[in-house]
Amino acid sequence: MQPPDELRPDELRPDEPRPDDVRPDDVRPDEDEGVDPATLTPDQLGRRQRLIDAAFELGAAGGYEAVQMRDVAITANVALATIYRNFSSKDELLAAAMTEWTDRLRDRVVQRPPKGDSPAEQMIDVLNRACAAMQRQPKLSAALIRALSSPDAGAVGGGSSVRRSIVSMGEGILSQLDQQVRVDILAVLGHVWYSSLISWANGRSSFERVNEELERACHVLIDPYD
Amino acid sequence: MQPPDELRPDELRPDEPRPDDVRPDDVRPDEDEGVDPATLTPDQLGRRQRLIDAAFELGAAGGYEAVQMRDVAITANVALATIYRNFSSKDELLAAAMTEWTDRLRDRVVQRPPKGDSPAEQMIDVLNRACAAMQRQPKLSAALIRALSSPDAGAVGGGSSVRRSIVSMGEGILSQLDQQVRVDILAVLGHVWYSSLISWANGRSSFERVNEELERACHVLIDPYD
DNA sequence: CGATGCGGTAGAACACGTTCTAGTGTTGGT
DNA sequence: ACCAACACTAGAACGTGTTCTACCGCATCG
Repeated sequence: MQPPDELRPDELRPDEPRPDDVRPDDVRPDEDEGVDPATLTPDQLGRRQRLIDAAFELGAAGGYEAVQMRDVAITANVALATIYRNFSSKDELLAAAMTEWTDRLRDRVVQRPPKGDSPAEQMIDVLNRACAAMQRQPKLSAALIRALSSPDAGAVGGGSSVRRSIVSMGEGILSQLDQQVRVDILAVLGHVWYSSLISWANGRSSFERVNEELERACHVLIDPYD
Repeated sequence: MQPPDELRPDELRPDEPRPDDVRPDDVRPDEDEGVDPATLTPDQLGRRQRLIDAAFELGAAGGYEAVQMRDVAITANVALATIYRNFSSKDELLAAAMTEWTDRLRDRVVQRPPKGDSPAEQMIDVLNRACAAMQRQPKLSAALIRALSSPDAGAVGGGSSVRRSIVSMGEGILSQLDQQVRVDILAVLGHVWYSSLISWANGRSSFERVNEELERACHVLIDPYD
């Protein structure tokens, strides 16, 4: 009943629980989620992590609708009501999973230097690699993205975490550009990324389509400034 | 029980039922919606329109969650199951409403010449006007946008209808640009528009924020080509 | 030690989108 | 005129996210 490691997203491992000091500064810590993770007993942290792991497991196997709260409870060996003590909704649970996933993904993507001759090409390379990682767990990725685009207040944290990841992936590549232009370009790219992925997660476009849209956006945005 | 006109979105009136020949060419007509509107009896067309009107009315008053299917049925004087004969889901019903709204809005926005000295300024003006129209019925707009971003297959038609509207609003303004660049810019703008509005509809950002994002995108996209 | 409160558990209950059942016109073909 | 098909209706039923009730164990405080 313990979430087996082979079901973890991609090759991401639950090694270091990651200290809580990486909290984004644009969300009030108290409203980010139902509970402040810093003040939990080890027992509670364990339950919380089991819940996120269960979400990964079920989402990877069957996508968003397979992440059913009753099943999450069973998989995590926890009562249904306990989920709602840790996460205010299904979407917040998935958003927490998304945050974990994104942080790891970004770390891995950033540490390898992007290939490509122009900034646009390098940016495309980085985004393609991120897309490729999602493509390896399509059902899970779709489920997480769907949660991110939910109206649920709890998903806000996940959204800004993703945004930060894009910015931090792009900042190195576009460092030669004017500060303001760089910020603007990355913001627009974030929108294209978000919009394309939502269309994909909702089954309205293919992954190639997502890549095309991102490529197009990188060229039309970056080339004239380069 | 008839949906009163003062509850219609903005100043849009249910005058001409609009011929069906405006169907987008990127959706298979038979999967667009449950029923082909061309082959309906007047009775059926009336019911269909009453349903859309009920969605407008309830959505304008209370947003997405206030558009409850049982209430739609009551408001439109129709049995619950009848809704599902016309629309495959709540989101498809709202998407149909969105299509109606968007088409009218686009017509009104396009017919007034945009003010502004540069293409970017003119584009911003057009988008601002569209935003302002939505702001006049915020709950309704949020409900419609939320339906558009739903995973429901039926909402696809609404999405492409909105995309077409943006393109047709922008094509005149950017006519001096290279064809390919214009297409790319409008596609990227469509993403920014979609992404920003979803964030707004989900309560994650204000309307000013939407305007800022669009403005930023217009400048960073259009100015270097102008 | 006993009280108190908190977080957990099992499971019923609830809300709302969706589907199903059964019955009732209405219509169009023969 | 009759029959078959079909759209509609009323209402029950179902699925899943969320909440509620009742209870239990355990730690902390007096």
